[in-house]
Amino acid sequence: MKLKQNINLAVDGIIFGYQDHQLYVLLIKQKYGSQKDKWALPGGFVLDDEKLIDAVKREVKEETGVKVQYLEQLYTFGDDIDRDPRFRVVSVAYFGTVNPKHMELKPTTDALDAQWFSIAKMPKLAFDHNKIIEVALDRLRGKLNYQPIGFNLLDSKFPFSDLEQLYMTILDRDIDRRNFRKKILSFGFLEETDEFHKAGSGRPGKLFKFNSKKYKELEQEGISLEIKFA
Amino acid sequence: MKLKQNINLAVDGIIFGYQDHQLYVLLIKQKYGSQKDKWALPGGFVLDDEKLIDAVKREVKEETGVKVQYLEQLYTFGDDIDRDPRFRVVSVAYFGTVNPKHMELKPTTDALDAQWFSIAKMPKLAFDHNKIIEVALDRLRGKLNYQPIGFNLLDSKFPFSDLEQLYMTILDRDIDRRNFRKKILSFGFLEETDEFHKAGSGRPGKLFKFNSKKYKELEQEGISLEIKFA
DNA sequence: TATATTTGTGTAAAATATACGCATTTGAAG
DNA sequence: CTTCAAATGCGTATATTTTACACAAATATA
Repeated sequence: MKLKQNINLAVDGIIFGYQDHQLYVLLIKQKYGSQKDKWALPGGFVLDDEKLIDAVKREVKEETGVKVQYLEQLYTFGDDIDRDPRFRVVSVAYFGTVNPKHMELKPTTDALDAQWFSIAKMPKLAFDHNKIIEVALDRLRGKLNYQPIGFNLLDSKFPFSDLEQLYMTILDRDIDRRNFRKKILSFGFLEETDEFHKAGSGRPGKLFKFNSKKYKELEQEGISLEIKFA
Repeated sequence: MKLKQNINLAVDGIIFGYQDHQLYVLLIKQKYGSQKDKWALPGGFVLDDEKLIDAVKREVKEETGVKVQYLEQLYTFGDDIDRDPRFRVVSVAYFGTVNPKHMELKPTTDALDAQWFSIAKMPKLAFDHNKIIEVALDRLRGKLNYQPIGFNLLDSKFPFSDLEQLYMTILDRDIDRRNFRKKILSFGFLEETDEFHKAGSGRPGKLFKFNSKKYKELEQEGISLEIKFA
């Protein structure tokens, strides 16, 4: 079989962070090419002996200094055949999360132009990256309803009000505080701590933490973790 | 930026069919290479100017003669770096369905060794293809619960008992016939016909058909199509 | 001390899921 | 033709889950 493909394989990372009731995504400024100076998703070409997910970790780290906590494959975009005149680029997109403690951008030589952008105020990005972010957002919203992915976006200890706010922000709708709490607690994968949240005013809320061991047990047992709320 | 990647891009198709209360997947016998004579998923390398999904359609057609009705991207497998000694292969897997009318294998020159294998009796396949089929099955089972994908595996007109059986076969559990019927009908995307199913014995069942226009409307309105049953 | 604010718990009503009874329509057996 | 078994179609009672919302408790501030 003859084969001389002119296709290059890349990865892109759609990395979400959450702070001050806002969902953010990590972007870098393009340094070369036709889309120079436009903002784009971090990413780059895969090395020959490197797993796809490792390529994403490496590129994100190199370009922004951020170490990603959670990462999963999102979709492979490969139909924009004429994006680069030199060769066709097929890109495997990964979507991931970073908790608030690790959102800091460490400026290495290669990371001068990295920034967190609020989803609410997204600029026009290079290539089809706006579209890719929409796909990632859909996935994030979907996952929120049946997997405990929201906890990855919060500090390890958090009050219920923060979790509530996170769900409301990302899903863009109202949630009844009391029913939400009951439902989440009923799953049994949250653990009380003896610490309290120091709010500006009002009764301080107990801090909870996610017990991933317990969650894995529940998952094994095949228990439905579907989250619905008014 | 220098770049001389030694990676080739392929696609694989996990094509499901359903007949006689059994779920089938389409396989071909490997003709070359280290895995010669083993059964494998249909697929092959992507042409430079061809969309990924078109590559799947083409390969499946070439290798088996089957025209796929429904196709969606499943996952990109690229971490088995040493699978081929000549170069690394990264493969984008698509999962699809064929209805019973189109399951016939047309023997073209290239399609002598294609066959439908029952999921219940799957042989050991080439590469990691057994694993890929498991991923596809998980997706199929998942989709069955919130999307009307089952209809793609049946004739356009079908009795309720067939739909029931399909769900029971794929999900591998019992379903209450009466509650299932009520639930599915309540969505409103099924249309009665005036034809009847000629069963061996017992009261003949009315044939229904899937109204995809109606379904799209419901989808637009954002109505939940979650299917649960006892 | 009074008031606003946020948290924590409970409870009743509404909606949905589950279990299952039974009449209806057919083919086949007697 | 009658009877029986098998599959379909429709209905209803019960259990479970979701939704709406009342109210007490704990804290900051005026």
